Amino acid sequence: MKREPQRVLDPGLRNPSSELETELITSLDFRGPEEFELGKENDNVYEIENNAQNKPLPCRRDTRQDPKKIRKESDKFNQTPADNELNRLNIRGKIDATMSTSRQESIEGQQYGPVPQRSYDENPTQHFADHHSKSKVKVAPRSSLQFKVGPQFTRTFLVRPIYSNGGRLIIPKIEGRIDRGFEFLNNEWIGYKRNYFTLVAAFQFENYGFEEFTNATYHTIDQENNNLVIMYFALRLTSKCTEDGTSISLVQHTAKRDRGPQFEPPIHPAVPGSLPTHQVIKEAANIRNVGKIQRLNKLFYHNREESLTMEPGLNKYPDNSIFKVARYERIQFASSINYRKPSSSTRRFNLYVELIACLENNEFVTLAFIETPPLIIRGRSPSNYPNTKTSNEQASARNECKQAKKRIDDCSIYTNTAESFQFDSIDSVACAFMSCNTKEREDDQINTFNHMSCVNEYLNCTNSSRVVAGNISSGDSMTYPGTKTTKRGRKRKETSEQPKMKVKMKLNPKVAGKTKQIKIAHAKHMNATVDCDETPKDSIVNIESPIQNLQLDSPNKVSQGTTIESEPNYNFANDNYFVYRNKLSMLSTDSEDLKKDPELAAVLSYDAEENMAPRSLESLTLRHLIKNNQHEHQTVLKDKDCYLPDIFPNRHSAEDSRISIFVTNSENKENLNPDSYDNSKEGLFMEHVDKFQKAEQFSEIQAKLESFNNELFIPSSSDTSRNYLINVFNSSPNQDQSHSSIFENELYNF
DNA sequence: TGCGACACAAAGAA
DNA sequence: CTTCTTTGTGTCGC
Repeated sequence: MKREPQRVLDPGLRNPSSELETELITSLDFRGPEEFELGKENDNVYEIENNAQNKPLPCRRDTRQDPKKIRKESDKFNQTPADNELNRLNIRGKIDATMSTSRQESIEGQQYGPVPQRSYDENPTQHFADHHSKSKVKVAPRSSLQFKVGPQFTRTFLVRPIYSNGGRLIIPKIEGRIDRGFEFLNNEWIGYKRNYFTLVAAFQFENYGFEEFTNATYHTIDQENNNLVIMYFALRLTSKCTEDGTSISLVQHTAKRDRGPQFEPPIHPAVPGSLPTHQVIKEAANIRNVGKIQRLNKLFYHNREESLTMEPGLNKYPDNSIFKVARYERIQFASSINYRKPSSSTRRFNLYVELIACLENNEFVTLAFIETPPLIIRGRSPSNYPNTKTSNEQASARNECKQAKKRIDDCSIYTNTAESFQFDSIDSVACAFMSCNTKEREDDQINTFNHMSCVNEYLNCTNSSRVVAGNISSGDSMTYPGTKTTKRGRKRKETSEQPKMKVKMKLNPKVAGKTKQIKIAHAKHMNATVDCDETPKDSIVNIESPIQNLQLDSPNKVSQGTTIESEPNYNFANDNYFVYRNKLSMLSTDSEDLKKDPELAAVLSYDAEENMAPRSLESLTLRHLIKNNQHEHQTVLKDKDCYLPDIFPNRHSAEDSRISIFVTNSENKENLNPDSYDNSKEGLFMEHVDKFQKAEQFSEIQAKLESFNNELFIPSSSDTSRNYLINVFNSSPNQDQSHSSIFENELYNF
């Protein structure tokens, strides 16, 4: 199966450790046209196809052919019947000699245009071993098992004839393969709307070497038999609805996904080439090593320097890259597609790889195409994913939440075990503050603050309770309109409205008895190191970096990816301690203070040049605060459990950092005493207390908060911190277990 | 409801 | 081994 020419490697070379390397070495050894001779090498290709059809799998489309529809489809490809007749005969002799095509179909094809050959040849090789299970098995996102060969394309259908300048009829053959994103379940090819698929395509000309290709010019003809000069050939990926033939948009992402651009799969100007193996595509995904990329490019791109630019077959190609293989990675169906018909039956889609020609007027015309069998694209409905609740169960859970919330509102003492409930009143607290702050804020550069700090401050002021704090999800955190979207942050939806804020209480049953990753980002350049005791295996590691006290280091080098084993019923409420760490503050990066600090100014300048968001959270603020023992505005950390200074943007390691690590466990509660945290310098909130107290809702909210009888649980609502129940300590001194433990256990059972 | 946005976490790349 | 990247998919809220 493997396309592996017998070739002696340079004795200086080690044996290739992967098929990718083999292919790269092979590719380097090839010289010019030899690679494209339809001789030995490509015979192998045909051999593969012949083998592949020994066990054709059934396909619905086989039995549902509709000549009228097919005629219509062919019209769309600008079919000229006479051309097609001619070409089909050629193709049949050369390419499809071994394919099982009925004669009748062939005649129809000659008369009306190409009849898509619907006998999709399922390749009964190892690649398909995974496809025969009845239900989808969950595979890790980066697992190499995500790569699997998808449905086979049809043979090549000709739409227009191609002639060389010698008047010779050229027969193209398109190859395509789906390498990721589709599986064969219950006799159907299934893809997921949210997941990427990968497709590669290439074309060759029958009996036509690469040298011949480059030495010729080409033309096709229009309906009136006028010659149309072909400037260059290209490959294009498109999709249509199987049922009605409507065009379906595809989108391509970069590896950055949400943070990067989205675009339609581009048209790739291409010269003849052959398809790399599935294994090569698999191993070539996401490589970053420059040398590897360069070697790989030899597989995918035509090297112009190696051929004379004035060769007639090549000199009209555009200046940018010419592809030997069109590789489409990270393709998805547009999010707007309807995967159901109004009748609620499932729509199906076909993918097409078209060989197209760019004419002198810069228009593209389709010369030939290959097509997948009908594909089912599963939408985002949880029912399409294993281990998800049905909509009934979800509705029931929602109902449960509502009831829980009501019970909380009705009770002065908190006894519930709700999964999730909401404090509208705290919303109001935050909104009220927000409103005051927005009206009267003087510094437009202040763009973030944490409304939880309002709550904290309020509670601190009134002594009614102590909230260990929490943060709010980035989606809910305040970003004033006009805040720039930057490299560092995710794209933010533009809106003229103030985001609404909510504080949600949420217990995460997944936490109990599970492991958790600690994430520490950007740790560097701190002042002193103190080793803590070796971390026992069954203990909990908390990471603390109160502003004044970044001083401990772990011998275990905790870093992102460090996994903490918890006791079976342990809950991560102890991660409350993180909250103190999270109560770091930030400065407006335009503040005068910051500008006066040369070191920080340098970092800011770097960020500005790189169009990055001010790195206030990661480094500037903390550093500055430590240095000057002051700060202006509060914010929260998001997405990471711990941010520590990263003064310079180069790589760093935990060794460089001085991370405060506490080893504690559920009995070691004193470590979690909020009193151990000096928050006397937190925030400028106190300056705003007056405004805050003027807020309309204030007294109402105050009453509501007090009605909780100092047993207020306010968890963080950031997804990271959502896992941590935000507890009020000392509220239930006689309890063996913290409230959170009870919740956790009951939820887990639930 | 379906979708945009954000988040988590697990495996790959270096 | 550590650090950083990529990507399937869980989740919230509109």
